[in-house]
Amino acid sequence: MGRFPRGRGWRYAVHSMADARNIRSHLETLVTTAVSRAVASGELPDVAVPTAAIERPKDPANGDFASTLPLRMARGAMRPPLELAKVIAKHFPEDAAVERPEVAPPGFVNFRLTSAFLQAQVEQTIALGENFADLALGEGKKAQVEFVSANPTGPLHVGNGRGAAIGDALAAVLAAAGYEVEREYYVNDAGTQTDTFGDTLYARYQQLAGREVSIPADGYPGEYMVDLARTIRDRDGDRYLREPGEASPPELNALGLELMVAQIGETLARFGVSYDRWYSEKSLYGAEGTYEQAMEVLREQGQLMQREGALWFTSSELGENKDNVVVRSDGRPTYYASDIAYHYDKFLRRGFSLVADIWGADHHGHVSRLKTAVRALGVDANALQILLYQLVTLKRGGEVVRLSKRGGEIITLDELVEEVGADAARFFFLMRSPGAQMDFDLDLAVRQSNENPFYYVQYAHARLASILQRAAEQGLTPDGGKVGLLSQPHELALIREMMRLVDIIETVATTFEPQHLPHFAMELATAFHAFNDAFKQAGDPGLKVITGDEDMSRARLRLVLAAKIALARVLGLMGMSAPERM
RNA sequence: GCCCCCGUAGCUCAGGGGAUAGAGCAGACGCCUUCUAAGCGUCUGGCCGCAGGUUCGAAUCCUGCCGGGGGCGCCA
Repeated sequence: MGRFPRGRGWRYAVHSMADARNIRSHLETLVTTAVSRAVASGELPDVAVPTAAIERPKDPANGDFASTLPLRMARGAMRPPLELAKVIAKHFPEDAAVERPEVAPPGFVNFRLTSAFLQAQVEQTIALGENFADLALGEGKKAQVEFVSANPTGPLHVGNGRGAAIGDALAAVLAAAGYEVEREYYVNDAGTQTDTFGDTLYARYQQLAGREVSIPADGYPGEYMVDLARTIRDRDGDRYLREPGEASPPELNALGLELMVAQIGETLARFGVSYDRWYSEKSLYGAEGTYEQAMEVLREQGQLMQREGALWFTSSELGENKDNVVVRSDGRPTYYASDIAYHYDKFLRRGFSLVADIWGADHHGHVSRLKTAVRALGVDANALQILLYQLVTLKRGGEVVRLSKRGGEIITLDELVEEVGADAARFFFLMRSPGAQMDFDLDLAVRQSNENPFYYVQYAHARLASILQRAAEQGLTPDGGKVGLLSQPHELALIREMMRLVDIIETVATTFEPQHLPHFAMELATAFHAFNDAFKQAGDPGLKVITGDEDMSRARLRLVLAAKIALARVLGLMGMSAPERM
């Protein structure tokens, strides 16, 4: 640890030992070293020591990082925590990245990063470019994020947008964390709701042909079904018409689903989401025999049982509160059976080591069942992460609008994107933790669009771009800027903020809490705006980014470039654009 | 009846064992001869739903209660 004498080769020391990606573990090592040195010197009793417990103080006055180790080990060591903190600080090794620690009551050891370390992060950021803040957490393992997967029985509504924003951001973060990620949409093109959809479509189709029929009682009353029927009739005429009273033709059903899935795909594309694969539920029952193989595994486990004319998965033997039907008495498999087969395919066929299913909270009752089934297939329970998001309560003019495909009124995702824009909608969805119910007042969102926080973040990016643009017009570029010149408090504060993205990515990738992204984005934007306006406040033209001092200008342009990279990265992870000008 | 989520500033929400509880919007007052004022600064605003408990330390963990939402189908 103190192997590198001060004043010699700090660059080598910093680069070889610590950067933004491993500074925490670096600090842990230093604290552990300090403790063992103190024990060796007899100043600390040789007792069991908890982990170094490196935290980030809320108040920057308490440093960049802090250890609460003294508070945690006080009881075991039978010494006051403040005293332990002083001893640990005393034996803390010299290090290029960290200043001498400070001790604060009741027993914190506070660490401040050196200017040299912070300055080096600017170079690091520029060197990494669009890979800035990438982690190796996933070790290149295959991960899948399956999200939205709404029944193709109608257009996507606002609630689906929440799932889309969350799933897409999570996929991006997992990719940044080192997983090989695939985005997937599970198309429910089999099952009873699909049949009802077909019956509704055929009823509308017949109505257009002048027949007096009504849609099924449990059918889909939305106007879009009339539009869909009309589209098909305009294209193919009456060719799907059968004798009055006959059942709806399967070809019409299939065509309707195909068109609906295509429409959903276009909606999501407008929202900025694209999938690697659209997976057909029906294909589970095709030539590949996925369904049969999955059931065979359960049968081998002795977990299938014929009873009351149906086939049951004996999940109660595996800790569930009841058994569940996989094949109905009429011979048709349930949705549950499909999902078991689907996850058999995800894990055992395609070999994903991490699968994240993003579901609306109305699927809550299905979570435990599916996890149990997946475990019965021989898959590690932790490999399947099911993230539930609470449904969106939509308001228009303060009045609650119910979101239901079967009810009359729905607000579509297309309408939302048209009214408030994809970037704003995504930011809004991501800001809330998935588990929290959220109100979305459309009128308010539109009216306040110029004051929405996402503009604040994008505006920061545009200002950064603008500074680089202005400098370039004067022949000034970041090239050759010496980051060692960056020493103003607001310059270093900006670097400190940029560094946090590594923490954010790790947190989101391990806790599946995407709301940290927009919150961090706002804080980074704040750090930049404060940096930028500090020059104005000071009233000193020498403090601007672009000044008469060319060396200083180039150094600050390097910081501006790095900050732009960091901001663009977090905007990208959220699936938002990073405009060069606004 | 049982299970899950939520209750934090006027509003919408972060924080989910550590230091004086935060942001945006709303409200008050300042700041453009200046690389974008879609910005910055200062101020106002809180029994962190209630009551117990665990802990050196609880908005955070546990128990109970109150309030809001969701789930518990041979629907998906």
